[in-house]
Amino acid sequence: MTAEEPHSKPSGNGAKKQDGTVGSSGSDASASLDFIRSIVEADIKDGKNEGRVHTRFPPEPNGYLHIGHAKAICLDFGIAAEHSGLCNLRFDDTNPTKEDVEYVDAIQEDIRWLGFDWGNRLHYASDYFGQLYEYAVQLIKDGKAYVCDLSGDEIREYRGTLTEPGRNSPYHDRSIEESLDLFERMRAGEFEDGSRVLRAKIDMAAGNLNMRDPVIYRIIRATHHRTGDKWCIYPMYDFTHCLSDSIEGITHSLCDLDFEDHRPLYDWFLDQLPVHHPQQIEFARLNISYTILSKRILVRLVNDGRVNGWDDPRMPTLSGLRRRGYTPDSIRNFIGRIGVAKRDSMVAAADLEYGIREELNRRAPRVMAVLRPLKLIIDNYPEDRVEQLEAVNNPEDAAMGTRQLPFSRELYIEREDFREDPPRKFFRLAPGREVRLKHAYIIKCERVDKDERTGEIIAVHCTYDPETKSGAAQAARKVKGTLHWVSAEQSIPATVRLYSHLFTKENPLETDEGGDFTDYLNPDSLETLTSCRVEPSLADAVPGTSCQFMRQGYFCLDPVDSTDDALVFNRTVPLRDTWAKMQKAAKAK
RNA sequence: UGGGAGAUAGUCCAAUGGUAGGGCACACGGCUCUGGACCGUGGAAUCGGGGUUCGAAUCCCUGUCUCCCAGCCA
Repeated sequence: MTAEEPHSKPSGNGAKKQDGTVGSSGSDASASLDFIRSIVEADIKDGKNEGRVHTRFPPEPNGYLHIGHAKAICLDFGIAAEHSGLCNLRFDDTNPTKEDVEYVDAIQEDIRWLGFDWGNRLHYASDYFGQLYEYAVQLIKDGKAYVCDLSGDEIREYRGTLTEPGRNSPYHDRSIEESLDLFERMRAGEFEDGSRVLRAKIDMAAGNLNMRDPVIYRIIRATHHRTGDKWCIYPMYDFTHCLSDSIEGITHSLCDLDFEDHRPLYDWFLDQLPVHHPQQIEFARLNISYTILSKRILVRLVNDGRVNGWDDPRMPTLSGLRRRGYTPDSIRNFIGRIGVAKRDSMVAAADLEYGIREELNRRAPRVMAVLRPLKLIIDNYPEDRVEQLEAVNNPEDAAMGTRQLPFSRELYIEREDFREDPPRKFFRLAPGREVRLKHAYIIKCERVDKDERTGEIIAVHCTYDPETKSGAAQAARKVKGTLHWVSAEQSIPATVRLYSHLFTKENPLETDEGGDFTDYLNPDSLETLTSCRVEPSLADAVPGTSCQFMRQGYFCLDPVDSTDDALVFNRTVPLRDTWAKMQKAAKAK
C-alpha cells in the first residue's frame, strides 16, 4: 500500500487465539520485544491509560487487503491480545468518491480468514460524522479553524514549498461568526463542490507542510456507502483519524512511517479539544521483492487486466494468496519472523515461500501428478493387470495414513525425468539405467520409441524387477533415483497453473527514466499446463485444499475454476530443487 | 541555510556501555524409496572520521548516504 490507512503491525508472536494466548512463531521466547511492544510494555508499567491496551486496524474500503496489511493486522490485533486488550476494526471511510461496500465485505472476510476477531467492535469513521462536525464547530468558536474560499490551486500556491514558507490565506482572519455561518451553510449544501473548505489555523510558516493550515473539511457531493446523501461535506483523514481513535478510547495508534509527518497534526487536534489523547506510533511498512504492495498499483493491475482480478493467485492480496494456497498460519508466522522496525526494508520473497513450505511439508498429503507426461511402457508387465499399491500419504505424519495407487503396464512419467543423453549427475531415467518408481518397482530403461520425422521421443520402454516392490523384503536394492508416475489408464486429466513472480525486478518501483513498473511485468508469471495427469484419488479433492505433487511442489485445487470433470490446480510454491540449482550453477560457469 | 525519519552479513531482525546473535538465503557434508524434509558444518556485518571510557553497534561531535512530505487522498 502506498499512502493508505495507517497499518498496525503484526505480532511477532503470531496470532492470539480466542482466549488471548499467543501462538508461537518463528521468533521464540528468548526474543526481545520490538520497539513498539517495548513502548506498550513501558506504558503498562507506568500505569498509562489505566494499564489498558486498545488498538485498531483502520483500513479505507477502497481496495483489497494485501500482505502489507497483514503486517499491520497482526501487529494491531496481536499486541492487543498479548495484553488482554482489544482491537477494533474501523473503516476509515471519509472519502465517498473512492470507497465501496464491495471492499468493506472483502476486508472483513480477509481479516477473519487471517484469524482475527474484532468482536462487536466494528466501527466506521462515518459513524462519527455528527460528533466530528461538532468538534469542527468548536474549533471555529475557539478561533482555531476558519472557512477559506481559496480554490485548490490557490491553496497550493499559498502553501509555499518545501523550502519557502507559505502565506496566510486572505480568509485567515475572517471572523468567527462568519466562519461559523459559512461552515453551517457548507453543510447545508449552499455551496458548490470545491468552492470552500474549512481549515485549521496553525502556522503557514511551519517546516512541516501538514501544519500549514491543513484542510479539515471539504465539500463533496457524492453518495456515501453508509451515510448516503446525508452529508455533502466530509472530514479529512488527519482530522478524522485522531478523533476517531480518541472516541474509541484507543491507547496506541499504530501506522506506517508515511504518517510520521502527520503526528504533530494528530496531536494538535487532540490538544485543542478536551478529549482522550491516544499515542500514534509509526513503523516501516512491508516490502517484498518481486512484487508491489501498493493498493494504488494493485488496483491498476486489476483494472488494466494485467491480472485476473483481486484474487488472481499472482496477486499479493490476501484473497490472491488464499487462492494460491497460502494458509493464515503461514502468513502470520512469516509476519512474526520478519520483525518490526523503523527502517525501510525489502523482505526477500523467499522468506514468504519458506513459510508456506514449512507448513505444507507438515500438513499436505503427497500425491502423484505428472505435469508433462511421457509414456512409459513396462514390456515385461502383464497387459491387463492392474495392481493396487499402498502409498504413504505423508512421511512427516504417519497419522495421515495410506492410500491405494493403481499400477499397470502403461504409465506416464515426467518428460524431464528421462534423458536419452544424460548429463553428469543426472540420477533419473536414461537408456540402460535403473530407477525406482515411487511406491512401486525398480525399472530399467531398454529402449525408446521416436517419431521418425521429428525425432521426438514418444515412449520409453522398460522392464521391471518384480522382486523390488516397495515394502518387500528383497526391495532393499539401491538405485540413484526415484521417480513419480501415474498409471496411464487410471489417472485422470487435469489442468495445472504454474505461477511465478509477477515482476522480473526485485523492486519494480525503481524504474529507469520515463519507465514504470509495467516495464517489469513478468510475461511468464503464469504458465498453464493442460495435459497433466493426476492419480485417481484426486477426483474427490475438495476445492481449496492443498497437496504436494511429489517431487514438484505444493498445489491446491482452485476454488473458482475447478469443476468435477475438469480439475484445475494452482501451484502454491515449488519444492526446493537442488537439481535445478546445480544445473543453473553449471550453466553459469 | 525547509521539516521529519533511518543507516548492523546477500536479506530481515536482535544485542540499549561488557563475547556482535538468530531466521531466511548461500556453500559444503550426512541421511533419504521425494535431488523434498531432516541433521551437521561454514562463509558473511556494526556507513566514514574523530572523541569520551578500562571497555562503544550502543554515549558525544562531525561527515556521508537513503527514505517520507508541497491532495480539497488515506
